[in-house]
Order: sequence, then C-alpha cells, then structure tokens
Amino acid sequence: MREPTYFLLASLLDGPLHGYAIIQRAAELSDGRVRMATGTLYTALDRLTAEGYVRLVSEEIVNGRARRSYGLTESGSAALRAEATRMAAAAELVTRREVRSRRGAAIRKERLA
Amino acid sequence: MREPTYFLLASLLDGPLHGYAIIQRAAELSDGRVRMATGTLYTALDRLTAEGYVRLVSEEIVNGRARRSYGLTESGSAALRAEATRMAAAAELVTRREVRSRRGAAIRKERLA
DNA sequence: TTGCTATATGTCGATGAGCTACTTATGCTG
DNA sequence: CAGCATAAGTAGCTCATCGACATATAGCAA
Repeated sequence: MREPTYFLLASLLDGPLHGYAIIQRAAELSDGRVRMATGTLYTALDRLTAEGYVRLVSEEIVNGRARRSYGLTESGSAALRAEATRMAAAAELVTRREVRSRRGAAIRKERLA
Repeated sequence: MREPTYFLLASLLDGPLHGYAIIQRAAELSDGRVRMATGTLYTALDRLTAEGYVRLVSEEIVNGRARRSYGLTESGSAALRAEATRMAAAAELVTRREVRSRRGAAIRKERLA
C-alpha cells in the first residue's frame, strides 16, 4: 500500500467523507505532506471500492452534481490496521539500529567510510 | 519511498553487501515478506547510486564475473532514517486512533455499519 | 550423468499507482 | 468581475516494481 492510499483510508477513520474532504483530511493528518491530486483520489476511490476497502455510503445531489460520501468497510479498516503494524515494525527496524550505531559510531565509521 | 527500496537501504545498515546478499537480507529483515526480484534489485541499485543514497564500495572478479558490493552513503542513511520517522508517525496515527475506536466501538458501529 | 537447487548478475517488457494537466460548475470575497 | 475555495471528474504520462528470461558456476541427489 502506497502512502496516498494509506492516508486516504486513514482519513475515513472518524467517519465517511466525500472526495474533496478526503483530500483535505489526508493533508491535515500527514501534516501537509500528502497533497493528493484529484486524479489520484478518484481513481483510488474506484479501485478501493472494487477491492472492498471502501464503500459508497451516501449520494446526494448538490447543485445538479452528485456528492458521494465514502466510508471504510470492515476489511478496509483491517487492511489499514495491518499496514500500520507493518509500518511500525519496519520503522522500528531502522530506529532501533540507529541507537546501536550511535553506541558503536567510531568502529562503524571506520568500517563504512 | 516504496517498500523494496526501504528494505534495500535497511539491509545495508550493518555494512556493505553485494546484490544477491541484499535480497536475502531484505527478506530476513522483513520476515520473508519482501522478496525482491532481481529486476527490482539491480535497477534500484543503479537508481539509488545515481541518487547518491548508495555507493559502490568494492568490485572483485569471481568466476570471471564482477561481484559488486554496495554501501550506504551519509545521505542514504539520512534518507532511510527520515523515512523511518515518517513511517512511525503515520503508523502511530492509526494505532493511536484504534484505541479510541475501541472505547467508542458501540457508537461507531452504529454510525458506520 | 542428469537434473535440481543455491549462488550470482543482469536485461526486457508489462503492470499499476500516482501525477500533471485539463474540464466543468457554483459560491464567496475583494 | 477577477480570483479563490469548494467540488467532481477524465486523459495521458511517468516511474518503481514485477515476471520472465538469459547466463554461469558449484554442489548434491537420484
């Protein structure tokens, strides 16, 4: 799972949102780092709906245009949680080792530089 | 940064390795989940070398064929650490919220299901 | 001795998520 | 009335990854 997809799903944790709101929420959650393009968002929503991670929860007509709200499915929130666990483990792998390399900085520098 | 790239860099944390050893180490570090195809590995090594994240540290001829060892550069290990930090933060975002959703599970189910 | 597996490096073409750029439309504000 | 925020979408491209293939040696088992 790539970062935009991850933050898309994460943005739905507090309840369903419509497309534009997802973009804003994802930017908010990622501290402005993930600024999803609409092209990414709407194709991702279609894909994730097909995969069963996301579900269309409401559809209202606003100004003659459909406004669709999407929510996480059980399997979507499970996938998100699994991804979070994997990421935490992968991150720890590096951050833990960093502590080690600080302890043995002199030797390590000699070996690597 | 995609997962294979992340584990490629992480596999070099303990010192330089040659291509095939990187594949094995990445698999080991990821508990067998990241099984890099050789196509991924060698194109990634070229790319990361061009980006200055990885550096050719030795080249010996074994059985009439070059065996090249690659090591992390300063900027490579900095990028890896930065990525680990971002991943930890993104993971925490979901795992933290999961605790909240457990507390309010009943209400949340009503709202979302 | 034949064939499989591990070791080892590499290329080529396809796939697929994401990005850029574009289109359309309303409402609000300076 | 120009421009920005809100809002939804499409088309074509890029780029990392993947699958399949090519090549070569060493070692082991049938």
